[in-house]
Amino acid sequence: MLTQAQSSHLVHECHVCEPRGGCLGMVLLNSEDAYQQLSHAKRINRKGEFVFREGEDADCFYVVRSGSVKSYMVTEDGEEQVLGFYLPGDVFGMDVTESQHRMSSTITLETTSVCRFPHAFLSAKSEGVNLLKITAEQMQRDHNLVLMLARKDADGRIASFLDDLACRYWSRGYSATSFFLTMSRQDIGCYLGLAVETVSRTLTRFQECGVLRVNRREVDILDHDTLRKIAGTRVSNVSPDCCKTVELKSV
Amino acid sequence: MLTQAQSSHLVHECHVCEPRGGCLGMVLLNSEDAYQQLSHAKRINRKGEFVFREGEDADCFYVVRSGSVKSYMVTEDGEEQVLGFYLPGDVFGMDVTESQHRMSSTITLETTSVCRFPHAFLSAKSEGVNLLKITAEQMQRDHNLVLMLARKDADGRIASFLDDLACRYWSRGYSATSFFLTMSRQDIGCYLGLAVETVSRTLTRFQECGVLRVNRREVDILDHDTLRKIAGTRVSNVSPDCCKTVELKSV
DNA sequence: CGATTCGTTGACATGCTTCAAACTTCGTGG
DNA sequence: CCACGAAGTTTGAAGCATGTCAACGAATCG
Repeated sequence: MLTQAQSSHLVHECHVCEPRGGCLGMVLLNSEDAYQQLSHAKRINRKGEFVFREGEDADCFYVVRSGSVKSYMVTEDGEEQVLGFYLPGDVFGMDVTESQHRMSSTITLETTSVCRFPHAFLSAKSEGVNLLKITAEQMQRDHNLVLMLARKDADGRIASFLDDLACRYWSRGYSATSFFLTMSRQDIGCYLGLAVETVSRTLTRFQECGVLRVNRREVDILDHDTLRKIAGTRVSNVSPDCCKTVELKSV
Repeated sequence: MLTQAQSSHLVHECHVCEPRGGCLGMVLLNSEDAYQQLSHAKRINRKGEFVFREGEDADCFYVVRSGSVKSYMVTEDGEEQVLGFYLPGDVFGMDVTESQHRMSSTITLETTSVCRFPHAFLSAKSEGVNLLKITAEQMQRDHNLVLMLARKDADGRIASFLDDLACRYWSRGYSATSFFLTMSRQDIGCYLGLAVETVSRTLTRFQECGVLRVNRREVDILDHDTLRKIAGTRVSNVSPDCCKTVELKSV
């Protein structure tokens, strides 16, 4: 298992966080003490395990160290609404109610290790500035999802979704053109407000158009330019220049 | 104008904030000094004026004192996406980018006065706990909107929208059964991801069913129970017991 | 190796958008 | 104060995208 390797070199373990603006542990925590405690707080989960459930007491938030998770809520009639997918380096578990309970559940999509950041460990200095930076990212995510759901058709949503994933993988040093989907079609549909069949059909159609190649959960983006055009409108700041290079590559 | 009356009694002016958990000025600011400065920071805007625009530098957030505002983003192709409506006591302007720029624009829907809360005035103590409480409300809002857009049809969205408004008016001491819409059909459609025509048609149909009476922007909810049923699933914590009394009234 | 979950494809129904037009309200300038 | 134009609202008709229902193939798991 990875546990052995991970517990040896603290600093090196944080390479996944660096592309996201430096290791959060170093940024948010002021004392070496706290950082030590933090390093012991990481957990490894197998696929399908809860990191936390809606309604539970919340005294921390998390960073994905490896693997991926999905955040979702369950409606009164048992329907699931996926709120987001989180990749290595992403912060999740920020959505806490006023009474410090979880607003949503988070479950692992594959074998995943996460880093716990107890609220109590936050240094006073970091709370104001940096906490806002983290919430900013979450709000931008939410706004982007709202924009997709309200204004885009199925093609636009799927294209946006894939483009977003590609950008996020790219920003972490992975390939932006070839990656695996860690979530099911069901999850994607739940996230984008589409039926599973629509997700499947749309992906097939994209493949027929030569925009991408898809086999089960394996995706290769062949024409990122066109994908972007289909995706249409993005929220201004959401994707900085991350995929501009990719765009140029395909020109 | 109201300016004269408003600048005289600081404490009494805050009655609009109290139903929302106490005047934010008293809660967030530690010094009397800061509170004095704050009181001078309120602004009155006429209908259709910007409180702030997307991309501007952000050094504060706001509370609606009277009137109402809408928050929205503009997509690359000029389309507008409304992100929320804010009533007296509501906090807005929390969605700030990492670089401290506005993520969205906010414009008044009627003659409106707002209270400025400069970030610099926040006391160190209040930043951690209370700031999170405020962001929690914002995130709950966002999640609820996502849920509506992803899972509900036009009827459900409109019903939810009206129910939400009714609850929020009720929590502020206004009638939950009779109120004015401060926003246009266009705005409602922009918010709920529906065409204006659909909004209009749905309202008309609700009236024909005897659920409500609507005349231009005047709304009377006749059968809140049925409205709730149509609205369907709500996010768990979003509406506490606020409208339970209303429910019972119509039983 | 069977059972179950996941993904794909087809046919059909329908809810919403789009386009078009009429009416009302409101603001502005004559 | 009235007239006019612009904006907001309502209603109808038609087209289409997406959901629903159903069936099948493929991969995964115990």
